[in-house]
Amino acid sequence: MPALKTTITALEIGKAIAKAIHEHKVLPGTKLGEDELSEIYGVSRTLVRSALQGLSHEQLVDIQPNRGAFVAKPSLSEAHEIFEARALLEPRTARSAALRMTKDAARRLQTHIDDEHEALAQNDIGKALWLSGVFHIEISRLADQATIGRFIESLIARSSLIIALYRKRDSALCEKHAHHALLEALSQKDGARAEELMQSHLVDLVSALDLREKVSNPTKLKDVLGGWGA
Amino acid sequence: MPALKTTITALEIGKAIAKAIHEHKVLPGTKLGEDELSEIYGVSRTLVRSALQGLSHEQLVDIQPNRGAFVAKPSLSEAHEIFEARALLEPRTARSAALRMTKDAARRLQTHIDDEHEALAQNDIGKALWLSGVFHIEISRLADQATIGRFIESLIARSSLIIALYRKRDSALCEKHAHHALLEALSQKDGARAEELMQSHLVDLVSALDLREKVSNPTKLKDVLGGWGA
DNA sequence: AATCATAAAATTGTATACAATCATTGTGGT
DNA sequence: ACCACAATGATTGTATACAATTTTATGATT
Repeated sequence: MPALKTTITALEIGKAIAKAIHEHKVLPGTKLGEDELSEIYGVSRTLVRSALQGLSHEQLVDIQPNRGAFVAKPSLSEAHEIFEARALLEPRTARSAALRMTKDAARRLQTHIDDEHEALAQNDIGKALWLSGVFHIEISRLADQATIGRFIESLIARSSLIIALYRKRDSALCEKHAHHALLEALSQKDGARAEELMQSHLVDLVSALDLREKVSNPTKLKDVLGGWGA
Repeated sequence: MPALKTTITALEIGKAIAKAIHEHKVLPGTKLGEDELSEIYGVSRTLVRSALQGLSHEQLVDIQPNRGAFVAKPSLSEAHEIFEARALLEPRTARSAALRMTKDAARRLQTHIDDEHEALAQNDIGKALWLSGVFHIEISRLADQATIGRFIESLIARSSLIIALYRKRDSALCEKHAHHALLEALSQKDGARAEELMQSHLVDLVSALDLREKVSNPTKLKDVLGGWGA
């Protein structure tokens, strides 16, 4: 058996936290205390802080001076921005990916989709969400454009926050066919179609969200909280 | 007079280093020693490391484990990627900016262009380069899309590394008129024209670069190095 | 003289210690 | 009962100390 690792890096801690966020195991607003995390990962606060700063750079966590790190809560306008950015980047990237598609890549994506279906079948929403994001990242990786790929990766991570905050009740998170259709187009090296499909897929994602301004009327707070002891 | 600051943050240190990189005061490959920097800024290595990690996240510096931080040296393929990404993001962003243009913004951009010309007149290439980048960033800021704006900002910073590494000899860094024409289009809220101009401006930038593969032929090394003692 | 092995110095990586700040609770006054 | 305010506890921010690694210097051997 392979020698088991004895050390953990700040980057790995960051990845672990990012995955937990992506899977909705920790929700937006959750405090990420340094002592707590250093306990969990068996390292000093130094590495934890390094990891948190990295996540803050990706805007996955919000570091408030002297107050600590919290899982970020993207505002409505940020949510709009993020999906606009995705709409700008991902369809083009899907097109490029189609042109570079290989048999091997097609097989990998297919098993990936199978995993997604299995996660959904087992009602493991978190895992399904994670896999769904990774699917998009894999496509961008195929396009062989690391720079844009990193942007997309960061946007997808933040998208999971938006889904946690703004998902419409009862909306399916993933129309089962979308990824399959995308794979189809990619496999056929049909760049134009892949671009179209990605675009409409993103539109579908947004349509599962409720991104209208909440006209929260603070004065009527009593109306909501009034009947507490009925 | 305003109370003068006594503290400096990691972020400020990072900004300072980033600016020096952007201005070509430190060239790609330069070692950024922690002790040296902590001496310069009068802080402990803790803050310096934090700053360097931030810059590493933006891929402005390359942190090699146990070896230290070096100003990044983007490869040719990275250089291509970065300008492809800019070509994807900036023209559209310029279009958006045009639609939101105000008199005030026009004035600010005009004075900015004046500053650029002055820097060039004084042969302060570094400052001119910096200002030229900031001009692009200002435009993206006008588009009121912080997310894409941050991407562009990061791309522009890295572009300065590419210019340092791959600029054609004798190539002007900035065609003086490009920014002026852009401002013209923006002021007239002519989105389509702003988009076009930005696109061609980026093409011009690339054309001032030598991004061909160096067909370095290791076997002929002697040919190059043979006549050393003539 | 060149090369390899080894030792010393310098530099980075991590943990810990201390300082500064914030949150909470408790107390006293109105 | 409510508010102001001070003391306490907990948490973050920064610096320093120590460990691990790399780099440089030194010297023996071929």
